[in-house]
Amino acid sequence: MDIRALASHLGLSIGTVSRALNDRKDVSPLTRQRVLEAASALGYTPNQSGRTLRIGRTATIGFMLTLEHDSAVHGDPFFMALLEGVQAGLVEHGLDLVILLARKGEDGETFLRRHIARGTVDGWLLSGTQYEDARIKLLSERRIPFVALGRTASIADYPWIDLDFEGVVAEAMALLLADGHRRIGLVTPPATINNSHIVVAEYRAALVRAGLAADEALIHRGDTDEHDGEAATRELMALEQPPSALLLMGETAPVGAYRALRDKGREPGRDIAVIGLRNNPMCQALSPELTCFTLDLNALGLALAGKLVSIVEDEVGYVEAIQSRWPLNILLRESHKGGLPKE
Amino acid sequence: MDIRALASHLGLSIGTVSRALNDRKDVSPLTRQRVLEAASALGYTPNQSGRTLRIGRTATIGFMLTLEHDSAVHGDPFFMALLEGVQAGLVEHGLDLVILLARKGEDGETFLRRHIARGTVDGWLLSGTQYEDARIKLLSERRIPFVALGRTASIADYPWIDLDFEGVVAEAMALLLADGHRRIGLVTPPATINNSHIVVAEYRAALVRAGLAADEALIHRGDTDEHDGEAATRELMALEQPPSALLLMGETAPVGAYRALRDKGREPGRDIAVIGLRNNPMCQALSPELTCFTLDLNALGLALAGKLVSIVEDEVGYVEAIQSRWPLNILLRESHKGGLPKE
DNA sequence: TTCCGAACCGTAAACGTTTTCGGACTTGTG
DNA sequence: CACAAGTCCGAAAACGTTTACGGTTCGGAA
Repeated sequence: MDIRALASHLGLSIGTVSRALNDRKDVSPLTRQRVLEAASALGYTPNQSGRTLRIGRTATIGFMLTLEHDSAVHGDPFFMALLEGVQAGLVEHGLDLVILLARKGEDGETFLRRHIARGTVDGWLLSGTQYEDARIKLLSERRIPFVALGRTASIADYPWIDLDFEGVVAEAMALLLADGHRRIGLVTPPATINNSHIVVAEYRAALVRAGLAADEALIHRGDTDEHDGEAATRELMALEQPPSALLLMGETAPVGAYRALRDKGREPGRDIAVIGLRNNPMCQALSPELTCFTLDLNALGLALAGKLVSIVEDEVGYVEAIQSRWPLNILLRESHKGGLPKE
Repeated sequence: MDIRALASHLGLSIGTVSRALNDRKDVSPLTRQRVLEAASALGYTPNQSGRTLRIGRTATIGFMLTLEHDSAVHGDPFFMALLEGVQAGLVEHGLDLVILLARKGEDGETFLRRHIARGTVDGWLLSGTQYEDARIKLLSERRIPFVALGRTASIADYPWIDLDFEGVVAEAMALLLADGHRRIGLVTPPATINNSHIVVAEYRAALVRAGLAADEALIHRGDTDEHDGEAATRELMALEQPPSALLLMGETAPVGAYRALRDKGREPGRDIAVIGLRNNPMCQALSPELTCFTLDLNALGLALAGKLVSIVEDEVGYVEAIQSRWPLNILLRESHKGGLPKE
C-alpha cells in the first residue's frame, strides 16, 4: 500500500495525494477530505525511508545510552520516569523517541558519527556526560540539535540541563554542619565524571564558609555502586579520625555503606549520620530510612524535550545556549541523625 | 559525502563502488581495495534511508517498551543487564538495537502497526506480554520476525522465552512446606498478566502435592510495586488466620511488605518467612536480607538475540516455534527463616 | 589471425516520497 | 467578449542506494 496505489484508487495523481496528506495548499478541500478518508480506510502510512530520503528529516529524537558507566541513568525509576517525561514532551510535536545503545566497547564519538551519517534521528539527548566529552564538540561543530543531561568541563555555549549538585551539597553540608559535625566523609564519582568536580568544589566551599579546613583524606573518589560504596566506607572508617557523617553521591552506594558501617559496629542514623543523593526505592528499603533528595523526573523529562524541540524547530539552531540547573529538595528521614561528636 | 562523490573521487561509477562496498562479485580485488580505503579515508557511510528504500531492510532490531505496567522490565538492573546481552548478541550479526517507546495511552497494537508501516525495524523483541496479547497475533499473521519475552494465554506456535515461574514457585513452596509452613500467603500480579496464572496454578499444585487445601483468601492479586506490596501484606496479616510465610512475586513488593509486617509487630525472617522473586539491589538493602531467585540476565539477553537473529536471517520464518523457559536459582539468605507454626 | 569466454565495469531503472513547475480550467473584471 | 487572476491538479525531477543488464577489454585457444 504505497502512495501510488492510493492515488490510482482515488483516480488522482500521487502529487495531489501527497499534498493533501501533508496539508499543503493547492488542493481543494473536497479532494483533501476524500484523500484523508481513503488513506485511513485503506490503512495507508507513508514509507519512512522514502520520506526521509526526500526531505532529510526523520521526525525522531534519539536518546543516546551507553551501557557502562552511565551512572546518571542506571537507577531504574530514574530512567523510566525521565523517559516518560521526554516522551510526553516530544509527542506533542509529532516526534518519536528512540533509545540508541552504543555498542559495547564503542566510544561515544564513533557511535554518534555512525548514526549521524546514517541519519537515524533529527536530534539528540545526551546523558552520562563525561568531564571531557567529545560528543558535545562533535555535535556542536556540525550544528546538529542536541541537549545534554549534565555539564562537561568546558561549559561552553551548548544547551544542557543538569541536576543542581551545588544545591544538593550545600544543603546537605549546611544540615550536617549545623548539627555540629566537623568531619564529614564524602564519597563521590571518579574525576572523569563532571559531577564529581562540582561536588568536591562545593564541599570545600561549604567547609570554608564554616571556617573549617578540608581534610583530603575524607574525600573518596571512585565508582559509586553498591560494592564500591562499601569499600569506600570501610576505607573512611579506618582512618585515625573517622568521619562522624557521610555524604554519598551515588544511587546505590548507601546500601554498601550501611553494610560496612554495621560491620564496624556503627549504626547508621545513631552512631553516624548518612545522607544519600537521590530518592530511589532503595532508600526506603534501608533501615533506618535514608535521608536524601527528591526531584520531579517527569518534569525534568518534559523540560529536556521542550528545549530540544525548540532547537530542532528553530532554524536558528542553538546559537544562544540554554542552560539550567534542575532543583532537588531534601527529604529528611532518619539516617542523617546521630553521630554527633560531642553529646 | 554520498556515493556519487566517492565514485567521482575515485574515477569510478557508483555501481562499481557500491558493489565493492557490499562485497559483491564483479569487482577486481584491486579496485575493491581502493574503494574501501577511500571510503574510510573520506569517512563515507551509506545513507540508511536510501539503502532501506532500495533493499527493504534496516539492519535494526526493535525492543518494544511500554512505559506503564511493564513490570517485567521496570526493575533497573533487569533492564540494563538484559539489554546489554541483547546488544551483544545482535552486534555479532551486524544488527543494531533500538528501543521504541509506545506513546502514553497508545496501545501496543496500534504502536506496532505504526512502526511496521514505517518499516523502522527488521524484527521485534516484545516484553511485558499480557494474558491476551494482540501484538503477537498481529506479528504472527504478518510473518514479521519477533521473539517475545513472556508467554500469553494462547501458547500458540510463536517463539518466546519466559522466566521459569513454575520452577520458582515450586522451589519456594517446597522450601516453605518442608520447613513446616501450612498457611502461605501469595502476592501475585493481576490476572491480566500471564505470569499470574502460571504462578497461581503452580502454587495450588504444590499445596495439592503436600496434601493441603488451598485457601483462596491467602492469594492476593494486584500490582506488585512497593505500595501495593504493603497494602497486600496488610490485608493478608489482617486475616483471622494470617499466613506464617509470604511469597511475593514482584520486584519491589518486599519493601512494602517489610514495612507492613513491622507495623504489625512481626519481624521478617523471625516471626514470618518471606521469599521474593528476583535478586535486585533492594534485596540486600533490606534487613534481614531477602531470600529470592537469581538469573543470568546477560545470558538471557544473548539467548533472545540469538533466537531473533536465526528467525530474521532464515527466510523460512518462525514456522517451527522456539520456546523455552529460563531457569532461576534460589538464593538462600535470611528472610525465609522463622515463622514456623509449631515451635 | 580469429574467435570465445571470463573478468571487470558503466548505465539505468527502481525503491516511495515531496515539491517545483507549468497547464487546464474556472471565475471575476473590464 | 476578451482578458487577467485564481484555483486546482498532473508531470517530472530529485533524494541515495542497489542490482540487473549490457558493454568493453583481455588473455588464451583454435
